[in-house]
Amino acid sequence: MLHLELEKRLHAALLAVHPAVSVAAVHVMPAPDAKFGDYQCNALMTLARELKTNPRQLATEVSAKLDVADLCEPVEIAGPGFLNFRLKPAAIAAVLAAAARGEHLFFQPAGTAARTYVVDFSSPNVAKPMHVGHIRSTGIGDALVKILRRLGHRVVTDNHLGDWGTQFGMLLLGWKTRLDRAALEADPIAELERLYKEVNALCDDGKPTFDPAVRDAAKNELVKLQAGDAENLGIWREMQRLSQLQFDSIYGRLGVKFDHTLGESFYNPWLAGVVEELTARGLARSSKDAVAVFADALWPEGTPRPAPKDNPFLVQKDGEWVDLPALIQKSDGGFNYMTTDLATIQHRVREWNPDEIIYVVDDRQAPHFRQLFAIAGQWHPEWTAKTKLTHVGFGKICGTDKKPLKTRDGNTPKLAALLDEAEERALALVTEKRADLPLERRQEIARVVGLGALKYQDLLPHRTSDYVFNWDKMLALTGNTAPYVQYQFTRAAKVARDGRGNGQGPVAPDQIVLVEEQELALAKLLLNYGHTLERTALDYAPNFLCNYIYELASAYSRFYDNCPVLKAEEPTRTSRLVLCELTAQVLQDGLALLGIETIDEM
RNA sequence: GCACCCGUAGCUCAGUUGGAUAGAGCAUCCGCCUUCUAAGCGGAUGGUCCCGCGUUCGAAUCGCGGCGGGUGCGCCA
Repeated sequence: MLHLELEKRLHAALLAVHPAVSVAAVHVMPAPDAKFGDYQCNALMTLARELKTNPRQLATEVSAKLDVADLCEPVEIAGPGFLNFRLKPAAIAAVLAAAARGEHLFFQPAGTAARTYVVDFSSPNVAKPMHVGHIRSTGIGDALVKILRRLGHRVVTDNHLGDWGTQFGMLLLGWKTRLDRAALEADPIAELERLYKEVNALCDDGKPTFDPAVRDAAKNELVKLQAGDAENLGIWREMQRLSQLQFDSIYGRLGVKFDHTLGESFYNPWLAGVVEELTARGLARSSKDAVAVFADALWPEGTPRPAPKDNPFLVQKDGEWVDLPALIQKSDGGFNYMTTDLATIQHRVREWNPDEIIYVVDDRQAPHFRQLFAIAGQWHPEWTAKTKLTHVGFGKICGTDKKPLKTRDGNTPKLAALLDEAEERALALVTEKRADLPLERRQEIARVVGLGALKYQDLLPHRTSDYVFNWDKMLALTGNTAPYVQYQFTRAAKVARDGRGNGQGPVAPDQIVLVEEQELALAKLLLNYGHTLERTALDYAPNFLCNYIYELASAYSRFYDNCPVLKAEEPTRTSRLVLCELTAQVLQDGLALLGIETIDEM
């Protein structure tokens, strides 16, 4: 929190020395090591190079103009030109007291700088089970949404369901010719999946089971659906209804909500218009009976165009750069996901006029998004001038063999089964540790801990890296895990609860006395909650928040071990009690932003 | 073949516009419960940041060239 105030004052001092300089890149951030102080600025060294001046001299001039005496010890110039800031305990105490009065929780809302975001995440397919992969898009997307909202931004969430396309030809054919009503009754999604797999095996010309008659029949069903055939539309709607039940159940368990669920089918009315417009503007043209966008149409001769290696519409084959066009209409007249995605951007811009649209989608689709964003930018430059388009990609979940996670029988694990197993395993652990609690209580703890562990494991590695799925590790009570952090929360919350009720009024700054190393370390970490949220949002990387929460939890644990709270004399008792209360609040808030619940007893 | 992502301790992973002596957890070893939950805490061991060259006050981070792994590359999304 104080880093923003220090940064503001540093900017003023810098401008006093060099009025023309740009201060945008000059940041004050937490120091990497306590021996360098609490905050540092290393931007003056970079700036000195641009100004062609001596970095230490610049630092000296700036620090002479810098007035931070109310917050810090005299600023220290270290090494080649670092500025090191050491907070005065009284300044820390004042921020803590304000937080204890409920004035803030160590972050500063965006206020007038608030932006509008559309976040597109989760996006499961109708008629298919949600599987382990969906936890990434859903968890990362939901965390980013919650963090952006906490920082005061406006966020529109939209679940872009896969509810249209080729697979429905096969599903309709399967429904009509081989549906098992009893199986559908028992487990609709499993039955739909079975139908799809069976028919798909007959339609795949690469498989020995290939039957061209079935393929044509499936295609015929698709054409009828797209033409508005009443029977097919009815079946399609029933499939949607059954799928939505599954989605509602899983999102309910995960605590995820959407403002809108506009699936691909929503955009059907605009697809033909998209192709017409792009063709009319010369951005798209016919090719092999299809309609596609080519590099030369997007960036005509004489206009600035990307180098071949940076051009998403070119690929090198046999030493030659050849076209890799983006298809927007198939040779059979149908449209595909590129067309839909373009219509979706159009709709979102018109409806919400956002500053940014974020797509939380598997990294493997990165080339698609590069093409999509390039087309959107050339189609309507005014859109991309206002609206930033961002693909937030992520890596895959692996088994211990480093290959994509599979069940014992070689299938992709289903999300619902994974959630069940997380709760079951957590229940076994809780029962082992807390046999004294009634079953119902243990089940509730197991739900919170199990789902928390699963989500936390998924958010802890940087989103772009693949990670190894490991039940034992995620549920471990030591190390950087949800159960550990949740446990530290219960300790902090318990002390805070037990310590209340002495008729304390609002806490005044001079009531907070920070002396012990563990008290100061904990307090300083609390101050950095806001900085962490800002960094997390900036990089779309929830793991920053995970690591902060873990640091805070372990700092609390050290404090708890060394600093008795309830038995301490005043003013130590109140000071420590405030630390417990605020730590509990930040841990709870931070975990909530990650979509993870807390519980009062474990 | 080309593009993108990745390569950090035995294992799993962090590492803030390039920033100070590269960190954590697990595992291994040694300690700490008459004290608010020991589901905890402290300490020790452990490194060619894949290799080489370059840029600079400073490189795990940026550039170039290799090596190794993953992913993608015209009518699926």
